[in-house]
Amino acid sequence: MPRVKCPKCTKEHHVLKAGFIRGKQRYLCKGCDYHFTVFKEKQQDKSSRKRSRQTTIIDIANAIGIAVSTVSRALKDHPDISEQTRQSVKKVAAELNYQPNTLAQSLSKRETRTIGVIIPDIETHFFASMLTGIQNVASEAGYKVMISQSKESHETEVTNTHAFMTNWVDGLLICHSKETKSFDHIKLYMKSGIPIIHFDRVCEELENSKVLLDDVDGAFQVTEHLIAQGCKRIALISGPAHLLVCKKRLEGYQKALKRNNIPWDDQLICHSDLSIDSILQQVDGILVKAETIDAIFCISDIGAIRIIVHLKNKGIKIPEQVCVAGFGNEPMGEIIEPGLTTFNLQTYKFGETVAQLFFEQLIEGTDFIPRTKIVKGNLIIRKSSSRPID
Amino acid sequence: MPRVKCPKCTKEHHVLKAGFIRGKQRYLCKGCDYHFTVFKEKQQDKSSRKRSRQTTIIDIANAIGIAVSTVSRALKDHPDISEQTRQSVKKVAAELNYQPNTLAQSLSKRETRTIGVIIPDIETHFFASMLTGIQNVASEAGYKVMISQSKESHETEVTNTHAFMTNWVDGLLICHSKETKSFDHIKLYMKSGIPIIHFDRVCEELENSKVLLDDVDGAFQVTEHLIAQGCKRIALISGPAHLLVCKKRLEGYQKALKRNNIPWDDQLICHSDLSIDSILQQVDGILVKAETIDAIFCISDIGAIRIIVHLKNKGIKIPEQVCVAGFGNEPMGEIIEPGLTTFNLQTYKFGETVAQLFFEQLIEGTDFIPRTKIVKGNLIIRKSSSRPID
DNA sequence: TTGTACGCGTTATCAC
DNA sequence: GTGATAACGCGTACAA
Repeated sequence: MPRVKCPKCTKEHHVLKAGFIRGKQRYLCKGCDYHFTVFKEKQQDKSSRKRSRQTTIIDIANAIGIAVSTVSRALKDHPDISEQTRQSVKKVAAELNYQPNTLAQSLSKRETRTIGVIIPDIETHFFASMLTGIQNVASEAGYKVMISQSKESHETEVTNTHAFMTNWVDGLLICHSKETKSFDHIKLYMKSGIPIIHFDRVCEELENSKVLLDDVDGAFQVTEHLIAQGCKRIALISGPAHLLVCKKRLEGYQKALKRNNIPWDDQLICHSDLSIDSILQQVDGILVKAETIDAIFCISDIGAIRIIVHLKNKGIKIPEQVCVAGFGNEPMGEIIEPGLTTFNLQTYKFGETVAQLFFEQLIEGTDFIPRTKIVKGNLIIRKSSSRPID
Repeated sequence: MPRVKCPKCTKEHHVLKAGFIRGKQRYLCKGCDYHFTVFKEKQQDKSSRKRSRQTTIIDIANAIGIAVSTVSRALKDHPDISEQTRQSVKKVAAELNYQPNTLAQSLSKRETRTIGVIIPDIETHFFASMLTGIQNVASEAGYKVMISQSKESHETEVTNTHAFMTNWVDGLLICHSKETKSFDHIKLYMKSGIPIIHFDRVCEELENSKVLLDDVDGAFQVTEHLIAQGCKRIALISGPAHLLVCKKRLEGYQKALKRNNIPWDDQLICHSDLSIDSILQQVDGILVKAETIDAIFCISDIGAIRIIVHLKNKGIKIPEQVCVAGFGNEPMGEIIEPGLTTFNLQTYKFGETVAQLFFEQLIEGTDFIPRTKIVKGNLIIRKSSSRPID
């Protein structure tokens, strides 16, 4: 009961709320049947910048003259509520253009139905595309997706992680920045009870669920294909050595060499920082160091594409002199000439898988078992590695 | 005062809250100096799926033995609080790993410090890139960004708009889907008091703030350049006629023709739906209808790039037989051969401008004056339109 | 300087 | 079936 005294009979225990008038609470004294509003002016102008008042379930309740709890139940089709009240509540709700307040719902239910996604860079087609997969699965389940990009900075990754957690996301899907070597920011929230899924660039030491690309097999297939074209000295342009992805792709490369009895040469392995400059620098280096190379396998399509341009500018013929292959099937690879041989990653499906794994863990509850999924890909052979049959 | 009776003296008005014991509220009866907790067991297991309990300011208050309001003020460096309490509060907060609950803050302050962005497609480089601009400006101001893509569907655009509003975003930045012709979903929220900024594909009938690309001048520059190369029959591959962007670019095209006294030919104007298939279909159509064309100006880079590939497959020489130009400076245009002449849009700056306009309106409050900003671009000339000097 | 009490909008748990 | 009311976590006007 509101702490309001009736200005007529001055009694407090007879006063009832009775709707809103011009944004102010209107009261009714049961004892003397006297309608009034509170007189004290709350400064309304100060909140002019803020959102104008939305209609709430309280408004609906007051309008009809029933309790808020009834309104709440009626709106969500609770079986206890009679058909009649349900109808009238919904009618009034529509009339007043009622929009439920998600914030209040989240606070009360202790869940936001929001999942946070952290990716290194949204401008990379791979991430943009997989986001679509995530969003589709999420929105089908009635979940929203918040996206943030670390721009490959460990610091922003950490900041974003905290931001998501203070915003009570119901789950975190993360692909670490290439700088990231410490995982304290993840460990901190491991016991928060929400599912944390790593994808692509994962962390080995953490016992979380993971979704991985088919890195080993992909690199294996690409290398095998290059060997099949007659290449024997295949340079590998990789990324930072500490990244698991790089290790895996190196592993696939190595596996293919072994299987085909091609001798291993340390000189052929280059570690870039995945930036274009660094990649081209490595290429130039290898052209000097080991000029007899007959193929370049770059761990990223974007790199491979720039390598093609670079080699063409140098007058090196592709694929006659040097075959080039990438990884990831970026759309550009289809446009460039010669077309880039690459490994297609099914980005959309990858995103879907990540989201699905999240929901699986959500259903299993706090005691889910972390597991790893791998999304298969397929080799795409284009001209950059298709040597004319002798 | 809690509605709890002391189990000893059975009086209600002497009971005070006195800290937490194992997650339960502990009470103290002032009258008989008797400590107790409420006995009824709340089932704790049911919420196992939900987020585990975070430490709140109440916990801090109880730990130190001060009021929550003091804690609240101490944490946000309110000048009223003594240095000593401030210190101890912050110390305990750190010890308990306190994270403020953004939800509760938002609910209480009636602002979420979140801005919603709706774009047609995140996989388009233009949008991905401008998002970075938006996010940088936003995060600098302490705002989060929520992104959703309509995937060019009017229906999802409407759904997403509602979702953002029920989530109480503090602002809405929107680029409409190409399907969108009705703007009721925007009008509905025009009086909600939050700034709504349109960008790129805007709506003429709405009196909102807008950020536009330099469409007229851009198309003018491109067309002028083509004319300078000696082209006289320039085909324009445009998008849906109802889109303002298309109208504007057509206007620029027209302006350039007029200035150079080149006769207008309706046959040269094609409206696609901006999909690749539709664009190439229009190109084929025009090659038949008006085979004498000497240039193609496609309103989108992605289209122009596919046109280049298409023409090359047909054995048409670029730029000798037909010059090609695009609009937008997508990264691919630099890679393709011949390099694509295009109009650079400064996507990053564009995003920044959109976000800045939002903040300007936020500061101005409810009675801001809608205004329009235009972000300039610049012509980039590449081989696809560089005819050898006769 | 610090504490009390209420509002924010909704859900859940009682009691009737 | 429906109503009253306590959470949910935080901010704050007002009281002390």
